[in-house]
Amino acid sequence: MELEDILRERDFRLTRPRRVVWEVLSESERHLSAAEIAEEVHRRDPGINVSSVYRTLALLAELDLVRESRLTETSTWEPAHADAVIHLVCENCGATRHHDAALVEDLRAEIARTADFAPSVIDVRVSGTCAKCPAPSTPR
Amino acid sequence: MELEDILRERDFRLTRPRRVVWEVLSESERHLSAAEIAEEVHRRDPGINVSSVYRTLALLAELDLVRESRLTETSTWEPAHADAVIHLVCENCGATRHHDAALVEDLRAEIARTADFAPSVIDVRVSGTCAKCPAPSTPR
DNA sequence: AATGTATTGCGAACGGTTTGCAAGAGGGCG
DNA sequence: CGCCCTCTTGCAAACCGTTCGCAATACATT
Ligand SMILES: [Mn+2]
Ligand SMILES: [Mn+2]
Ligand SMILES: [Zn+2]
Ligand SMILES: [Zn+2]
Repeated sequence: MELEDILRERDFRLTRPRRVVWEVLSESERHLSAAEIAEEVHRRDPGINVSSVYRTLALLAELDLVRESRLTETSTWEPAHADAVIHLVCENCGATRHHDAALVEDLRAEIARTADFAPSVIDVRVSGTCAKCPAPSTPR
Repeated sequence: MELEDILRERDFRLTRPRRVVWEVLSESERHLSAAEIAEEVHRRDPGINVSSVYRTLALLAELDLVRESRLTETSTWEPAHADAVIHLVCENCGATRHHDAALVEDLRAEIARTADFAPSVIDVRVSGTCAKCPAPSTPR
């Protein structure tokens, strides 16, 4: 379903900031910070303000179109994806990769079965060292 | 090993702020925000400043004595615990619970084996609805 | 007790995000 | 097609958790 339809369905207007922010996000291969998004948005339309970027991100997250990650002190954003796609964050170079871990769904089932808790979103963040970076001197 | 020994071992001094912050953390049953820690610390010694609380938290994290969680926009802190102790955060009442999920170690092994990445810390955050709260109207 | 240095308290700065408000634009309806 | 109502925006100021610089303090060693 198109962005326009999803918005209309909930009585939101399709505006220029919303369209451009969504385009930037969906064309990107990686997580983007609000500043990076604003920068690229501004490149495509200098008239669009940072606060509209923030407001749009909040809306798109509400609509489950984008996923916000709090991997470090500043949030990053990307089009929503399944929980089984987890994040590997290199402690050395900072790169964030995706990794598909089917075990996440087993984990969900196990929680639902034994934890007296109804899980919705599961966020798995793995820090460590990526292949391109040297192993840390004091491995854990 | 005592806090004092761990500090000495690395040539850090055992100071009043460090002792009180550590006491507050280790006596608490739950995750505390820096503000909550500062409040309780201040109750025990009004002379201790917030910035010392922050500096101490950073140091204790460095020493792997405490774990910082970025579950929401503000960080929370608690004595360090194993990765297999995961966090269940209720979307309704905000309560954070611990749940022991042995599958986390399977996940670690799977990543190490297939992802070309050396995992150190694995952080699993599950949002959902706790037993005390009504199920959401639109369950996922 | 005196000394040298790590650490603190304080207040100001920082940086990402949010907010209030008047101006502007989406889109339903005539 | 153009009007009008309302939602949305741009802007600038406020916010808020956290960090920083610096002179004063207090550990720990002698
Ligand atoms: Mn992702
Ligand atoms: Mn915990
Ligand atoms: Zn790396
Ligand atoms: Zn609850």
